[in-house]
Amino acid sequence: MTERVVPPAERRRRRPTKQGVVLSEELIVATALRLIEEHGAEALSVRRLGRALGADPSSLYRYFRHTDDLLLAVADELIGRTLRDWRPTGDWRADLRDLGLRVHSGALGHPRAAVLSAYRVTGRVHEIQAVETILGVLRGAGFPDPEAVRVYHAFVDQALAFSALDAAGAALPKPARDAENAVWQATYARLPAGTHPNIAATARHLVADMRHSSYPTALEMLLSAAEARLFEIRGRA
Amino acid sequence: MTERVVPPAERRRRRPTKQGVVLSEELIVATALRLIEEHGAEALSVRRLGRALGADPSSLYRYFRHTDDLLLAVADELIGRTLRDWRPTGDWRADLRDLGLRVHSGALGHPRAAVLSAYRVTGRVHEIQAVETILGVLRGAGFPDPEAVRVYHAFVDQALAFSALDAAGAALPKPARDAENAVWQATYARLPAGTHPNIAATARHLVADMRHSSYPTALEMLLSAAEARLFEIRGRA
DNA sequence: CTTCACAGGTCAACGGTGTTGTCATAAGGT
DNA sequence: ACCTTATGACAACACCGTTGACCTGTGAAG
Repeated sequence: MTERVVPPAERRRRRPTKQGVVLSEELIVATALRLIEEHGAEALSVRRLGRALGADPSSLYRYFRHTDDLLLAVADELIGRTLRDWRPTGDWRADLRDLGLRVHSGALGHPRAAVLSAYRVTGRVHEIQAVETILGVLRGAGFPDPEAVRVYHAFVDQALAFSALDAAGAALPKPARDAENAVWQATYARLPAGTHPNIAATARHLVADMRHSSYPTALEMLLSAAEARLFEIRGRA
Repeated sequence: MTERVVPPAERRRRRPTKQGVVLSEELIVATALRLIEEHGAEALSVRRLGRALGADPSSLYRYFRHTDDLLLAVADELIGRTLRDWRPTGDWRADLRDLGLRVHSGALGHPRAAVLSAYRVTGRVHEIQAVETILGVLRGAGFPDPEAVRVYHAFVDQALAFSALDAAGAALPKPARDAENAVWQATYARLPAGTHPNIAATARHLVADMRHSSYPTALEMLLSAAEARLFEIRGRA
């Protein structure tokens, strides 16, 4: 085997598969995404994807060097869909809040694909655009470059990490999800004050609070800390 | 096949394998951990574990219903090891920092088990103890109950979410991990200032910063925000 | 002691996975 | 109409988790 993957720009021969489908990177990614949403992340395999496309599994290796490449393309498509129509307002804190919440709720909308892709650095167009945008917001706000990068990194990783965490929860089968919720009522809310004074004292708040994602709180805290740091920097200048 | 897994308490027959090894839940978990440590996360498969133990792979199904069960047992062992010798110092911020970093580095040491277990609420002893401890630290610091619960939730989820995120990165097969690192040098560091001014301006910092986990930064920011909130509350009192 | 139920180790098989080397063919430029 | 070659198809490899049937040694009961 020589070189198998041909860059999209040079693809011209549009030869259909035996079942009459004309393959393309876009079609493959879209089908993979559909497969994940409909049958779960574990339903995505080269062979199943080939079957869903009406093509031999090995054909996919003409478009992606290996499964990992394909997953990165899927992840990037997700980023693109999430940020497609976002525009900055000029208020850096509001902008970052909005971006973070968008990513988070986008992930909850496609939980299984989100879990799969939140971990990866794709280096593809949509991701690059997101990086450029966020760095622009921070530098525009007055963060010096090293600080802007540090805050960028924490902000992005926090958004991705919470997205994956909450998406994984949302992707659980319903009975399992109910069971997890019940643990707080059935186990924690019933611990005696003698052995577990702090849980007993806060049980009421725990039961109420643990139902929701803590991402909004964590995001707000990160933004507050960033703002405090910004004041500090301005004060020194 | 009737019921395959017998609860440990009822195990009495200590029949050695063909190669003379006497199996036990403890031995299997310990060997699995060793395998992960020595040959990387991807080296853990039922078949390889069987080989390492000197037993037929199918023997393991007498002790664990499936691979997930085994990994949870490994994870539980990990939690135990992580919190075994931790003691509070009385300085709430230092205590929370230490706890967060411990959980995080514990997860990095055993990425595959960590990824699996970070998402689940177990309601088991170790978890309950951790909840009680952290709430105690926060209430002792002077956070009123609702605030203590909110900060607790954000703190714990952040620790788990970043642990899962970074553990997933560490669990990638080596070539994929190298590829991710290379993206920052090969792609981001070479974008022209014309189209991507913010990336171009900070490329040097990006390449340096993205190699490391952002959890320490994010954790510190969360603690700073919590402390600021605490001052605010005290000032009002 | 001997007996004997059965826990638990083994074997073989099933259906799945990613990946690759080789081959066949139709598309597109000439 | 021809020729090149991109690209799809096929078959094979080495792995994976899991299961049902089988066999054997253990440990307790008589």
